[in-house]
Amino acid sequence: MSRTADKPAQQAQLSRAVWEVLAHHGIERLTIRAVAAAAGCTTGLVMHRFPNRQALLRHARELLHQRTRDRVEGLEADAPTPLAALRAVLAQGLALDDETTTESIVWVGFLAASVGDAELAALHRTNTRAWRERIDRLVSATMPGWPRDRVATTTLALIAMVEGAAALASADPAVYPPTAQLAMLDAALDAFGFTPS
Amino acid sequence: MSRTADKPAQQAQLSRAVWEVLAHHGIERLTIRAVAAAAGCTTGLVMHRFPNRQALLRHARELLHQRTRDRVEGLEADAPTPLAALRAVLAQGLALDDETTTESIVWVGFLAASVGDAELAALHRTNTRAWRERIDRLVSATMPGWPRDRVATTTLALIAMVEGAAALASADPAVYPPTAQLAMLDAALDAFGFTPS
DNA sequence: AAGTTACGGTAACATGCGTTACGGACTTGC
DNA sequence: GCAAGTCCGTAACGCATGTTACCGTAACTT
Repeated sequence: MSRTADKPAQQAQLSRAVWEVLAHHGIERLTIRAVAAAAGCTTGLVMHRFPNRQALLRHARELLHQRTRDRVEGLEADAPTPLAALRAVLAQGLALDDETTTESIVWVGFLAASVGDAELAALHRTNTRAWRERIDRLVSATMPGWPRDRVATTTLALIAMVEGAAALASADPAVYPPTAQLAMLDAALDAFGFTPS
Repeated sequence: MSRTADKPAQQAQLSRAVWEVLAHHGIERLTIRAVAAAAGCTTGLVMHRFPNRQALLRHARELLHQRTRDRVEGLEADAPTPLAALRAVLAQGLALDDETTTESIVWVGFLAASVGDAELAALHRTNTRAWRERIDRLVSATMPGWPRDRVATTTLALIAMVEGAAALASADPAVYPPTAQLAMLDAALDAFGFTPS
């Protein structure tokens, strides 16, 4: 790592390292030293940028949220119709390529780490609720006539399905290839009454 | 713990302790000492029953699988129709009470621990595939006329939804109460064409 | 160009980990 | 009722961890 300070870039680099360790070696090996090695620096820099390990985890968790949020907002802006936006946003939550598979693994890792860590748990709830509200809004926009509780129930079904499929696929890619995940998503959208216009 | 040896019971007790630690304190604190404390014994007993920590985890993982399998087989045997069996079996996979919520948390914990632990990963795949085959069989029995790929896609959608809903609910019970989870399950079954007879 | 500041690498610390070795206590077979 | 064997608690070991203190050095200021 260069000697010239570039704090935001370094923090991002460290967060990406956290995340890489999490994805490739699991939570058990998510140590300051492993993160430093993955970032190509020493523990000194890590502890210089973050007061402690928990702060590093918190930052990485927020980076994960921000990454998916940025991607999702791009997809939503580019979609021609609310239904296309809904499908695109849901599809990016699946484990369809290396990037999204890694994100799913990391997401599960943070979810597991939230148990017994109140701060990570709170962060998880905040981010997940934001995600739910986004889907809720898109379902509402696609189906303006639906009553409130039908929207809510459908939203829960869709996000649960996507999250579950991503988790299952990231742990067993052979059984849940991208085509199967997309077929499942389209079958569900169709079943719930989202007819492609 | 009694001095009189009862190896299987002790192993089960230790496995339940693993699981309790996992559910209440998270993976990070899943240590031999914490397990011994939760089981009310010392590390000596733990290491006497299991050669090492990995064997303990493996056994706890299998216990989780066995528990859900036993419960599910009871539900399936008692169900009057294939559809009732399908619904009951899927519903027990949700996080509806303390028992199933704990199981969901533990399941997520093991899933996260599978990253970087080939043996746990293999165990996860085996157990998850057995679960998928069970749902596949029930969907097939309920809808005998469906083509093979429709059964497969619907099965994937249902198990992903249940697993995802359980994970979301166990991490944020206030947003996903049991009624919401069951409403989602019924809405999905209905949407996919499983009309209650 | 020299002084000053802040960056970050090095090394040490205490702690808690998995694991091992040992020894006392309880059960068992005669 | 005693010797043998099994069970399991105790305590130690080596190691890896999070964290801290320290110090060389690069970059900025004047």
